[in-house]
Amino acid sequence: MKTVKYSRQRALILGILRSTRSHPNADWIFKQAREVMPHISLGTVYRNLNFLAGEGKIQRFISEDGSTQYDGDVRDHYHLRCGQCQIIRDVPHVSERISYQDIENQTGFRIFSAHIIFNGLCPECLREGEI
Amino acid sequence: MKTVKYSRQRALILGILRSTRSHPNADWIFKQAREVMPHISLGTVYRNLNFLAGEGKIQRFISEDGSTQYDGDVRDHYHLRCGQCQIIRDVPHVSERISYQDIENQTGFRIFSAHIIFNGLCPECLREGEI
DNA sequence: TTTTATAATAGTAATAATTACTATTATTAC
DNA sequence: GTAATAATAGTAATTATTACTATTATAAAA
Repeated sequence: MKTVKYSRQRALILGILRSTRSHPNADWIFKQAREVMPHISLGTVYRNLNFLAGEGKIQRFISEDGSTQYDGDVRDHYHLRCGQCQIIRDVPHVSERISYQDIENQTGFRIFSAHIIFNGLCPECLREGEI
Repeated sequence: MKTVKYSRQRALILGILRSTRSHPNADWIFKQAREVMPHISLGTVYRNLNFLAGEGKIQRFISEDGSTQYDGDVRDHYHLRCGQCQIIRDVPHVSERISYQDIENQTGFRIFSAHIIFNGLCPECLREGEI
């Protein structure tokens, strides 16, 4: 059977992602990793991000502008995106939830998860707009 | 002032997208367009898809597997994605809605729209799984 | 603690999707 | 019809991501 070997590189990448509340892309993570491990390669970053996402240790999602972003927080939570400055913020927890049951009955699908992004403007960009 | 010139190519692309209930990518649209207009270029397809999306005449979204997909239906509706066969289906209408107000109060964001994809298994793939 | 097997890496090349460029064509306004 | 220019076709360039390969590091066994 295949034995997983946890490399220092993999641990570093996971650590970087867990220590930020932003939702960075592969290149940002690569640059951060280089600060610690100057010879780490971009391919290693991609391979490990894909591996960790497959293991469920991180979340991967694709933002409205097409770039792939990673999130070290795997708890069920939704995202807010500002259409002006493109920042992605977490929605701490949604009080109401859409009932999967209704949609399952309506469509015959079995639903396991929902990926929800709210598009709008962040407080900072709203304030700028007022000036 | 800039006057928009509606080309036959743009009309064709919009027509193709409105005549399907699937959520195709640029290449599929390009191939369909070639059937009618053999010299249309892929660049023209991309340029017009971006233009039409900017005008709000079509919707662009990015699926879980990273590919960009287009939707000629711009009414507010959500999507179902099958994790097995990757098909994207529409959710005709959601009886409940998540209240934007709650999240706005909680976060200070102003929310204009929500992009919601439910991940699961379609009826066909569920049936196969039973065998 | 060596030894062994192989998963993972660094570095580079290849691929795929999308955008940029430019001379030519088609559309709109007059 | 003519003029002004937006849009096109075709191609080149860019960007993000994956594939390849010889070498290195890890985990398990001896």
